[in-house]
Amino acid sequence: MQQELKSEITKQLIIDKAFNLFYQNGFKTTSIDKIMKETTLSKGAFYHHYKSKKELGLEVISLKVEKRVVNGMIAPLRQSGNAYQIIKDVFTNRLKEFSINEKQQGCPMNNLINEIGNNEIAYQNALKNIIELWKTALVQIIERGKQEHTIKEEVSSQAVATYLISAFEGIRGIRKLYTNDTVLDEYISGLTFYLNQIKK
Amino acid sequence: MQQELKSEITKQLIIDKAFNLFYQNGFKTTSIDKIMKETTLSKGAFYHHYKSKKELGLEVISLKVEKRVVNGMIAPLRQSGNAYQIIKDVFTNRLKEFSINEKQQGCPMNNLINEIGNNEIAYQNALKNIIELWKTALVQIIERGKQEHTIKEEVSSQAVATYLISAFEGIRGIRKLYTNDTVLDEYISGLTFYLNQIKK
DNA sequence: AATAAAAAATACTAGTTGGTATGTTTATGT
DNA sequence: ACATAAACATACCAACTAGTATTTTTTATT
Repeated sequence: MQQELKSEITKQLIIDKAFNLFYQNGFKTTSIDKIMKETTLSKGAFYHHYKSKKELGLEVISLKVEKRVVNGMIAPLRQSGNAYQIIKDVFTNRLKEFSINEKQQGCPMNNLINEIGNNEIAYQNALKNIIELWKTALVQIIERGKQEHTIKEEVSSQAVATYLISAFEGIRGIRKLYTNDTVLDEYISGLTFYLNQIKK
Repeated sequence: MQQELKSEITKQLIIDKAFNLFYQNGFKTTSIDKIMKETTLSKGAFYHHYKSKKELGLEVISLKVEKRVVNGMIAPLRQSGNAYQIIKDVFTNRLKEFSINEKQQGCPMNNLINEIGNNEIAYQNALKNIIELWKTALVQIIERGKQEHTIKEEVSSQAVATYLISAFEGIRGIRKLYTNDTVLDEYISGLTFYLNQIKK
């Protein structure tokens, strides 16, 4: 029982360090050696718990990356109150919450989508799953907004959800190229304008 | 004179093959060996023309990647006619033009932004330059639209330009995860709705 | 205390990486 | 035609890569 726990702790340690290194230096350029150096464990320990780098990558996506998106962008949508206002707040507040590092490094999910989203079907599906979770949650609150008469009935919930996610992920990438927040402010201004269109 | 031309031809060959490999397999995982195998020239030839992979990368960005964006998204904006309609057409037509491969592989610029946009300042600036070109061209046509009364005066041209670019690049990444165009259709629907807001 | 199995360490592949050193071939200017 | 330099080829390097084989250490079961 204690052994099982130890195994779980070690795996979590590996996943945590791996996520950080993937985020800071990219997936492909992060080697198992570098990850295990961070954990102060050996390579033998890694291959005892994981059969390949790919298996680790998938766990990082489904545990760490997904959790980040859920905590930052999905869970906050499940609030009571004005649906329109919640959407607006979640999208703008999240951006303003980001640390300097998070602005420079972009979105972990988006980085992975663009770095390895076309290589492996397994990565593709794991990442797609996160996008689908996000989209579903957004569609849900937009529909709620329509019922509660804060959002226009004639808008396509799917279309708005997709457009919101696209623009958010897009700006997270573009911001990496800059050293100040001008481009983020412009995005927020553009977003506000957009949301005004769906407001009832 | 003949020598200079030969050198130029060889460099172009290297750049072309490099761009294709970067696009299909990513920047980091494309080695000089792989590139030179494509050209049927030797590694010695490469290092005669380029001092490093970084130097090649920068040339690929400023020549091939930039040209792609200019041809596909910037030059078409410089048409006479209804500014609002031109913007709408350029954004939607470009998406529909893409081949299956281009949909699967995403946007070469966006891939690079997210793969190496945070590593090297040199890459950052080369990529930022393309974004700035695009933004400037968009701002220009939006301003024109305001003057010609096809676009509302009260919208911020900068904000709209940034939001349009963000969403476009974002969807190019997200599309990589799917095997059909549903998500692209939703994007176009969301875009159309957005543009309707700036229409006068 | 003895046995077995899990957890982790050590040592090792074979292949790849960016880059260099040193050649050979081809063009050019005199 | 000859010296010079550019264009390209060959052979190499040290560092790094994912993964394996083998041994040691720790934990659990009897």
